Amino acid sequence: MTRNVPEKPVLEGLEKKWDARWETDGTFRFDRSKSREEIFAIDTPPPTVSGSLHVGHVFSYTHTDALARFQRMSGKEVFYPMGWDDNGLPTERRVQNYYGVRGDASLPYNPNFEPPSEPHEPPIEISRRNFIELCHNLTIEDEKVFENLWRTLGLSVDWTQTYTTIDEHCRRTSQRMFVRNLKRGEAYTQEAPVLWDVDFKTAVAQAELEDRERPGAYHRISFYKTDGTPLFIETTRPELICSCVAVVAHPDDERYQALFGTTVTTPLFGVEVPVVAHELADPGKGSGAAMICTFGDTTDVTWWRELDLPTRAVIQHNGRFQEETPDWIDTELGRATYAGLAGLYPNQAKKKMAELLAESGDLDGEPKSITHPVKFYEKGDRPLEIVTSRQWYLRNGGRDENLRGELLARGEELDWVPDFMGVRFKHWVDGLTGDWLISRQRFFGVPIPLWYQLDEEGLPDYSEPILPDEDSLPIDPSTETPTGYADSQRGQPGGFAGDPDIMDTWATSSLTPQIAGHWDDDPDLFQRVFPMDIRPQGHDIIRTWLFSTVTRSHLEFDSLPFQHATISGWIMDPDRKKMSKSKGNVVTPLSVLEQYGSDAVRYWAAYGRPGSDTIFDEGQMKIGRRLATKVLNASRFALGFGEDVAVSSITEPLDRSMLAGLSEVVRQATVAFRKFDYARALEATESSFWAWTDDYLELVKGRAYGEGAAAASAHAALQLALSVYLRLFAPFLPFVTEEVWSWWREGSVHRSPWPTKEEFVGMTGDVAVLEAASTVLSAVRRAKSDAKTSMRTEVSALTVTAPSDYLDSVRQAEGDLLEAGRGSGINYEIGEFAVETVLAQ
RNA sequence: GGGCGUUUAGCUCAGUUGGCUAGAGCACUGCCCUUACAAGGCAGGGGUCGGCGGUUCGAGUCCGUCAACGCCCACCA
Repeated sequence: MTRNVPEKPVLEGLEKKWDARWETDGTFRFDRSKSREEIFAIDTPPPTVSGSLHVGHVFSYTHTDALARFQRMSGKEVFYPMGWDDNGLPTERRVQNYYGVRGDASLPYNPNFEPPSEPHEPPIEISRRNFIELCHNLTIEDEKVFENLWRTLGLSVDWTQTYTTIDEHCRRTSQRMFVRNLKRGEAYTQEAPVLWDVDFKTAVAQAELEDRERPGAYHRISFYKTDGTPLFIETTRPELICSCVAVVAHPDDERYQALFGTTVTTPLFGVEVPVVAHELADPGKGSGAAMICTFGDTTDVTWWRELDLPTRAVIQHNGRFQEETPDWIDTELGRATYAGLAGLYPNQAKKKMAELLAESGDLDGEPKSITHPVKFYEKGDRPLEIVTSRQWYLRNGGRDENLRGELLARGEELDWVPDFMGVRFKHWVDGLTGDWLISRQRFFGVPIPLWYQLDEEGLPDYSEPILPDEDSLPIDPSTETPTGYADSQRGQPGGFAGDPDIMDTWATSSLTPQIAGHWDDDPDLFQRVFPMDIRPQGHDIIRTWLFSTVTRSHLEFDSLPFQHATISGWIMDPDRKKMSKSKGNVVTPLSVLEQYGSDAVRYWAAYGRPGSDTIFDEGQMKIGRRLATKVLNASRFALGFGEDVAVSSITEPLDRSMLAGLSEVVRQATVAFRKFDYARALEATESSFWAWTDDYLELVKGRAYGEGAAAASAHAALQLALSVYLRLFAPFLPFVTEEVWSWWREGSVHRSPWPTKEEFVGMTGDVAVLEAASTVLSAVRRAKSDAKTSMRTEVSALTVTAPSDYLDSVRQAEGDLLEAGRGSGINYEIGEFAVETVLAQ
């Protein structure tokens, strides 16, 4: 092929040029005719589209892309899909704020609804379906922006393999899998206390909790024994005294032995409650006796369940105390006290109760301020309450030791990169306290595909839900009618009701291998890509995405969903070290990509080791840009000598020495990539490349400009080395390598074979030659640098003193060395290593 | 309270089973327009490898312990 080397190559514009070209050529199109063994399948994380992508995304997706490109060049057909996670609360929140609307599952669908152009105040109440339509409209726009960013970054995704987690295919897959879980008894419904977010008005799962340190206060309060003497308990939640169902102490606690089996009376309400014993009561906390409420915290739930206590809940789903006085409060004082609490939020009721207790003399001393961890929904703003409600659960080992053991074994079976991330999985599974709560009282998600028969009084029968045909999925039970019923029977006694809930977003995300691999509608494709090769993801979602995916796959296929989990670290903002918060300019990925170029940003990202957190460092991007520029310039030199020369011309010892070293670099990079250690592969390649340009190119320059066999050897060696370097860099710097490749090669560098040692057979020599020549050259340069003179200064005498085999190495590169150093001859002396340079005046 | 990770030059980081005077880049200093490259090149200075104590002929590397930072988990009375 004729070489077409530009006079002044530049990096600008390469992203657009090559993205368009790769798209028209279908360079990264997945060839589904390949067998499972020939395929490398990636379970790409679907980014949440309602947020914005940040540099952390750029960071981790670059790692995966480098692995994908390596595998592709190594001969694998890479299955690299892209999904958009638009299902769930973040999108709902965005839509609520964007249009000023609220979803209400009880409202009918309005096909003529037009969203307001400005956020409406107060928010307009609309049906679930209308709300979902707005979610769709908004996310489509977000997805375009995301795809544009990924294309600019150069992800070698097959853009025909995309999905969104709310699309029909995902809903069908998710519902079908749920129905199968249900039929196998892995999903079940139960009315029980759940952690409840009072703002979002939904139940949340254990995996979505986080503890936050909050101020609180211990209130020391008197309860009354039958003889009228006080029994002190301490609580941070005095407002729940009205929900008290018992007082508990440790069974071995000497102080309370006589009280077990008796009753005490609550202050201000006069409700009689038993004194019970349980190991979880801590004799060291407070007075050693605690009140059990339904429900103040998760320990209350444990006590309530294990001690078979009654339920006396007052906090409603909206977070407020119920209006009517509960029937278990039957004293006049109690009714009066409750009237003061009705309709309040817990924090208001707490203040009120503290005042009342102080007035009545039931509060002993002042409340003691403390700071304690309180459970929050990770996306929520107020502490979670515990309310009783009917929910759907999926078995995940939290209540079944056998299943727990099986899932722990899956964690062992999985290859974790880096290794230590596996313990996070283990700890999470070990610490599960219940099954996976998958129903959410929200809107923009996959509906739970069930209906319930209504009895004569219109109450649903949850024991035998009406299941849809698998062929009819996806369905929305709030608008569709089950077989055998007329729509007019909806909500009528003797009729039916649709389940109003949706599934947890992870219930769908946990199926990404099934979704991307089209388990549901393309079994041929699925068997070619499943189980997938790698699952790249952050360590923060091991307990959610990774664990739930392993669980679903275990239940459905009795296998791992992927073989390797490649865990990426986080990007740390340098501002976190409070260096300069003043800047104020938020770093958006696109602006960084435009400023430094995608190759440069990828270079920075690729130095982040698997699993380790990395500081956002524009300095590294500058170096990446310099490297990309260097690739252009060095390539221009290497290709500046006319047509291709046969590699059999490589005869000069220096050239063969260089290739021997490069062969070793190829080996190191390949080994590193096979272990998913892209960073080490880049490091090996980069340091070799800089030495190549700094030393080899300088040494060979004079000879290359000449003619004859010695020049031909240089030309052939340069061209082989360049070909190898471009391919080694291709996973990291896809744009500049493709650009240079196009100057002199057909096809894409990204579909060319990964270099192997076979390419060097018969063309390598002794690595010591180039090493020795570089060392001597460096010494000559130092002499000129010390003399503060130009590198073009002639050397009048050069003496190299070294062991004899070292001198042999130098001799083999003598001609190149003299040209590069501007000398006329070398004196060789055997002895301790030294280079003596006499410069011409 | 339990666990995981990190701690190496001013900064960002390598250092793979313990083995030469501990490395890279940035920053810093000096020099050089050398026909691939001045948004460059060449050369140079700079570290008692978080502290303490062990094992060993030899420890940045192994063991113990402490500390700081980050993250995860934990029954919030």
